[in-house]
Amino acid sequence: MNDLVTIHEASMATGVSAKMIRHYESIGLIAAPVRTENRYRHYAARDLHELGFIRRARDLGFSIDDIRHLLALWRDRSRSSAEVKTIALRHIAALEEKAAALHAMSETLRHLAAHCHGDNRPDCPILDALDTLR
Amino acid sequence: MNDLVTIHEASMATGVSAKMIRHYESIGLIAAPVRTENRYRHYAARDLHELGFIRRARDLGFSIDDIRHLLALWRDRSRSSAEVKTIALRHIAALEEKAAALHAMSETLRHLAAHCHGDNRPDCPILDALDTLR
DNA sequence: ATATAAGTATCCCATCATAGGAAGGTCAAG
DNA sequence: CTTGACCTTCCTATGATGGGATACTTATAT
Repeated sequence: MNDLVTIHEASMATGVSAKMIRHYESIGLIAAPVRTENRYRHYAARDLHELGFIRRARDLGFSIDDIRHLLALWRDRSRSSAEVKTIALRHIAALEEKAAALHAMSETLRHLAAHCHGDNRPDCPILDALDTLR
Repeated sequence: MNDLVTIHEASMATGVSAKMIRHYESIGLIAAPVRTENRYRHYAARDLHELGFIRRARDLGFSIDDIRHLLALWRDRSRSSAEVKTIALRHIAALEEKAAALHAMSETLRHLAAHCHGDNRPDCPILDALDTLR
């Protein structure tokens, strides 16, 4: 059962950088791992599992605070799925809102760019719009 | 021609906070305005015009570096519109990429949430997915 | 005239998630 | 025994913005 790995190996195995693993420990997102007598951190399978969880949640855009919450629920076998779903739905709404805002900016610019010659002449609807948009 | 206004009035007129106006000056995005003998900044119509330009560009999601570039082109009456269009097209692509990434996260979560009861039972496809996504 | 409120100045600190780097310790292979 | 690949902690930076402290000036209201 000596499946303890160094921070570098944990990083390779989970896709979380060593820097971030230490950071997550410093902010209390993960527990401090065991240390060998030379003060090196060593991670067990369970730790790697948690780091994988965190990375996947980050990949889905969850904030560290959300992940803290999700991790607590994940560890709690008697949790209700309702709370998890609430967090997820709130996050979905936030993601969609941001995506829509970016898309709206993009569309505005796309229309302006469509009417910009993009040649050597100075006339430019894009700059004109920034001059007096709306 | 005494249409000089205080930083607060400039803020109200342009929608850029006084904090940010000072910040833009400190990073050299805008020129330092004239000061009265009490060291208060005073802005002329041309300054307000530039601040408005900056705010509109920010509203379209341009970075400060992009805006620095756009401002230089805007001030240059002999600029070519090609360069402006290049910046805009690059920005459009970046906006769309980010929007797509957010949307993809949202869709993944939406599918997971659709199969989550959201009741008092602990079973939760969302946590299961974070456990071993893909 | 004077007290109070509002505006201005500069400076420092915080956010959020992540990365870079310095300085020094430890270990394994050449 | 050196070299290089790790490890440690601590400090700094990012990008755009806001908050706050402290001190000064100006404008309003009693």
